[in-house]
Amino acid sequence: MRVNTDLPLERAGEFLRRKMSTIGPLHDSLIRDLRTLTRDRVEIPAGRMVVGEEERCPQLYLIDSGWVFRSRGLASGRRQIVNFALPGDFLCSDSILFKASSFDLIARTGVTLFRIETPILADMFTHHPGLAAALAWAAAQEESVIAERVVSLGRRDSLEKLAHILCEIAARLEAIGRMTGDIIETPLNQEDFADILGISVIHVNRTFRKLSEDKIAEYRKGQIELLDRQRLAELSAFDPDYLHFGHPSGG
Amino acid sequence: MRVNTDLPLERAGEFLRRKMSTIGPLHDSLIRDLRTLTRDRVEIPAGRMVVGEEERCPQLYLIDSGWVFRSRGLASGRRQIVNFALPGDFLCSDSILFKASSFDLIARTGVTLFRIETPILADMFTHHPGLAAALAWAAAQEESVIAERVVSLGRRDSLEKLAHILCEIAARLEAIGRMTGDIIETPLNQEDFADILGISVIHVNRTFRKLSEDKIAEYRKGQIELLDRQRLAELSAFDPDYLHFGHPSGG
DNA sequence: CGTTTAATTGACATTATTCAACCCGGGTGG
DNA sequence: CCACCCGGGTTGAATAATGTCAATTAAACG
Repeated sequence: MRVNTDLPLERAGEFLRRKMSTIGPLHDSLIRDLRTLTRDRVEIPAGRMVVGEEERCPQLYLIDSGWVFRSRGLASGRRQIVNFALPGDFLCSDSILFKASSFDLIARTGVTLFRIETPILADMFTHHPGLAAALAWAAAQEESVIAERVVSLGRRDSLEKLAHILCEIAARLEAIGRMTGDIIETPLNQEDFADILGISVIHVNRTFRKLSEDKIAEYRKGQIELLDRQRLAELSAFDPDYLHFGHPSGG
Repeated sequence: MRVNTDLPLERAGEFLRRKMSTIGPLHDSLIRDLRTLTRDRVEIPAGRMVVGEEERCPQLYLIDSGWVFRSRGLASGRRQIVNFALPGDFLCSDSILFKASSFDLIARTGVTLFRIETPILADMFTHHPGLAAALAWAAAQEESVIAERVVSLGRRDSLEKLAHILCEIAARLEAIGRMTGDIIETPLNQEDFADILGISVIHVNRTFRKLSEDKIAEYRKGQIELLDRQRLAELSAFDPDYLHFGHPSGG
């Protein structure tokens, strides 16, 4: 994949900037803050937890590459994925406020993270306004995304759920320049979709088949082709407002 | 209801303090900030939107009394309540970052709000650290609550869902000193529960009946009596960690 | 009283789950 | 090269959960 900046840190910063075009002028400050506060780069193999079980989530992370799930495993063996984080998303931003999270962070792919020194809350806004703004923006956006997930889980049927999440994934990948045409490249298998949408694997399969029969989308291992984005959006009444991206076309 | 402080503003501040016992020492600063920045007190009748349709959500609010829903109405007539806000909760805290929200705020009861002058983000942390911390805490906590809602909607059956939300409501009311014994006083009717839990009204009714048959909880108009909180928590594997309250017993 | 709103109940339809089987491609070891 | 296995994926049938429709009751209110 082509990247127009050399340093990985600037690439991640660029992801942030593209998403947060509403915030705008803080971009330079953000890059500077990241440069100042980034400690090191961590590699985490696929399948591992980002922060261990009882290890208190101590650090702030910025994803450089890979997909990370925030999920909860229930006693009955069921699992629900609350959300997933992509390059340019923060992890553990609530570690500044809470000692521990009640959810698991799991690397779905191999993942590289920037570990960021977390300044005292007060210092953050005075000395690192760019980072502070980015964190606030990201937290608010994540909240909005989860709220939309609640709507999907509560009041959309399986076809609408699937169509909606495909639209969301496409929009989020586009926001970080990772959509090539109408192909979603993703590590999500059908079981992951099941645990995101709150339905069974079998039903995910059937629902993908319906999308395929109607020539709307085609599931393949490792990628999903969107054949008719118009109808995909209509099907789920997808309205990207909740993502709070600027106008990505505007650059 | 008996309140141990005279000024309404201090009562709302007290709600915040009780919840945010983890933050601790910022209490005095918070009250001072509220005193400085609170403009006026707004009354909103039951059923009305807190901020009108296209009116840009301009202000930060702190709930003094009443219940507020954050919800989304779908074209098909379905409705999903994403979360509900109680006295001591903020409204529109994301208005500092985003122009508009993609969700509706609706007063379920008559509601009184403190309208709070929103300082510039940067000023917030330097001049109003108490408010800043409270806002950050509240935003992170709300996010956690919604994440738990995702788990409920995705992977719990109707009985577990209902049991879980009853535990949550009880815990949240307790945190602001509004639980008297084992009685939940609430404006939620069965349709509201349906729209919170993502199931049909009829099924809410059936599920309440089951709780009643098993002598676990009793639904009555305007209040719900919890007969067996132990079993209610077991039924839904309720773990209050996600609420991030301190130890409420500790005062 | 009559009217309204919410709660309740039963019969039935739909949706989704579970279970069980089978397929298919990519390793791996013989 | 083949036999085998394994993780997904695919399919069908039986079952359970939940939704829809329609009608009834109960309480709340002027």
